[in-house]
Amino acid sequence: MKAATIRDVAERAQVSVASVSRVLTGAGIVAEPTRLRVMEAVEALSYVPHSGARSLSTSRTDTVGVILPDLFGEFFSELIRGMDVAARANGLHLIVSSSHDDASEAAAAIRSMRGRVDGLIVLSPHLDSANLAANLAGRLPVLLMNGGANDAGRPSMIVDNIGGAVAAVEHLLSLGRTRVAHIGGPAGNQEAREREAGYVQAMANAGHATQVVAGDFTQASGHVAATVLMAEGVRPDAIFAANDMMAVGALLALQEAGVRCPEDVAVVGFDDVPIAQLVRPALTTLRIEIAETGRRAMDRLVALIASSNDPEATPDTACETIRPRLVVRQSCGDINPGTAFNGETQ
Amino acid sequence: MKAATIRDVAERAQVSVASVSRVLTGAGIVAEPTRLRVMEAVEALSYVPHSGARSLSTSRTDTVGVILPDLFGEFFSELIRGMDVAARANGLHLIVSSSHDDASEAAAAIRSMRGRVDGLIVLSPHLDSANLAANLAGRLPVLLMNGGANDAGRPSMIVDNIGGAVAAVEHLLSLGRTRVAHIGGPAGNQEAREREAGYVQAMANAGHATQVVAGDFTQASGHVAATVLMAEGVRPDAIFAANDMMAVGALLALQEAGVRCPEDVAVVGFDDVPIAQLVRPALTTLRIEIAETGRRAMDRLVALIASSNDPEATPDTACETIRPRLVVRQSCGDINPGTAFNGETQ
DNA sequence: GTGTGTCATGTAACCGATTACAGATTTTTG
DNA sequence: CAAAAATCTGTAATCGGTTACATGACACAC
Repeated sequence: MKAATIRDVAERAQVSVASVSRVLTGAGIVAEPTRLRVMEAVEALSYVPHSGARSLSTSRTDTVGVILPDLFGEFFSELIRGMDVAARANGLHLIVSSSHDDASEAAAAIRSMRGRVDGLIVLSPHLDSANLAANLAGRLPVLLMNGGANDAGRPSMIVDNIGGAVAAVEHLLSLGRTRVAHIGGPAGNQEAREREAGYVQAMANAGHATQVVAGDFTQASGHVAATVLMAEGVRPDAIFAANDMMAVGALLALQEAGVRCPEDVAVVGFDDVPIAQLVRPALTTLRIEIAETGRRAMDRLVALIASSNDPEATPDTACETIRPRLVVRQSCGDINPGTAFNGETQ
Repeated sequence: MKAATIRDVAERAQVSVASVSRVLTGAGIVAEPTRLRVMEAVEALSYVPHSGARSLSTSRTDTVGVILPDLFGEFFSELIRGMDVAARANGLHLIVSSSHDDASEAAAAIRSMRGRVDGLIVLSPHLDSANLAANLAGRLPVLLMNGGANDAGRPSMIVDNIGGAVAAVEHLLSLGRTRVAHIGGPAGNQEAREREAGYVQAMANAGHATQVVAGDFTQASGHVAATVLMAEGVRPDAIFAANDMMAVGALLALQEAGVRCPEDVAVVGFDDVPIAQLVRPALTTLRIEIAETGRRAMDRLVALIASSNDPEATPDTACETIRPRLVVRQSCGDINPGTAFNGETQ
């Protein structure tokens, strides 16, 4: 019992394969009675066009790929959700490939996707893979979300990490904190680098000294970093962590060390992952609308694909910026006590 | 500048397309010098076989699909991660389709995947979609993870929700709690139903009365439910929630109501999502090794696909059971105070 | 030298769709 | 009423691989 082909359908409906194809693709014109006969046959045989054959003759796959790094957590599921919604709205399927520790693995993933996708979204925190992506993908439309500034002339989306970091630090300073320390992200990570730069810039603007402890974006590293900071001679009165997970680790470390938050030390994170509003005190952070970002990225890729088929189109080389928004909760000790968990929109 | 085809490669390497194909697929024999010439040409032209054409002649796609419901949170990203690892290890690509609120949307997703995947993993909490899946997928190998018992004769994986719930309740009872209340999941959800059944069973075994408040798996509903429970005439001394998010909502509600946890009311959740070990008190829960489950599911599907091509093979109709493991933390008031966040593995 | 077996390679028929083009029918128009 | 236009349908080439089978080259035995 093999699957039905377009010829089986044509035979049953007493028409040619061309008419069946016209009915199925919606292109060309078919008389209504013919259309109905074809539909009936399709139904009866529960026929589904062979996507490989279709892609062979149309040279489209109606599929897009997403390359993700090996990161854990809700960030990526949210992002994929947003992308999936936009993809389906555009009649596209989504191939995902995650768990790419290094640039060479990511490159292999990109290579293996060639020929089976119409376009690619690449999230890569690895500095050099932007170039790799460019080389490997050939003429395939690619949207970069590697959080780097090194995407010149290539369609991309980046988060305004510097602006976000500046906003975080300035908010802390406006609350009267002066000794703001920073827990940085992993070395070589572009986003972490920018968040630190924003911190340094804002502190310098205000004429304050900086104090940085390195972390690696994990909660455990935030815990260690905060413990180190609490042991310093001059204890900071605020901590700005490069992401929420480290901020959460810091919160727990403060708690264990008997340091009150926000009274003694205020804490601010970055990303607004869902955990941020669940910890106590609830975490002040910079919100990135993750699912919405995913949706926008996909829409952008769809446009890229469309224009890549149109020689008239002016190439899209824009670098779109996502601006994180400061969400004030309890952990920064704002006068306004922050919002309780269930008062927030989800 | 179109992409190179196998004929371009053959021409450059001065061989026939058959030899190129033999080199690329590894089937058949080719002399070493020929092999090298072909490889050189492939490299030079950065040739990648057209997957559609290949799938047309081999009638394989080397792609599998995953249908997910519209659920949020870390559960699904973990699951996909596990599946992706196993898929890549087997040389397969992964098409995901999420955000299916109801059975008809899930059915549409399944239909649109037909012909472009070699197999399907369907996660569907909708009771009737098991049948839909069966009907729509035709002869496509399908692994169900719909958490229902209605998968008779069809390969599937389910969580032992009843066993888990019984373990949770019995642990609470062993600690001396007697008035254990339950916060249930959404109506119509099979897993929620089973967890409630386990709760009822364990309470009945011990000769205790039951007390159930309905929730919908969201944190907000857990908050509401716990608030309701605290207003009861006879206040429960323990709450078993059907999932972690509701348990977290309950924890916060208790806190707001000035009820001490675990002293006054112990709380146990289900799933062991990462948040569980971050809240305070850390949440006792039933751990499901999510990524590992995803990996196993994918391996199982791979086996299914292999045996579907082999008429000799005995059909796999087993229903594999995932047994959740009780993880004791602070929220249940065990004598042993539970584990601090950074003492845990992961 | 002829026959036989092995190994390496090439030729050409498929796989299942799309679609340009041609042909057949009907409708409109002069 | 004939010619032209519009509408509908069918034939067959094409996309880029895989692979059964044919072919050719060579070694060895008699």
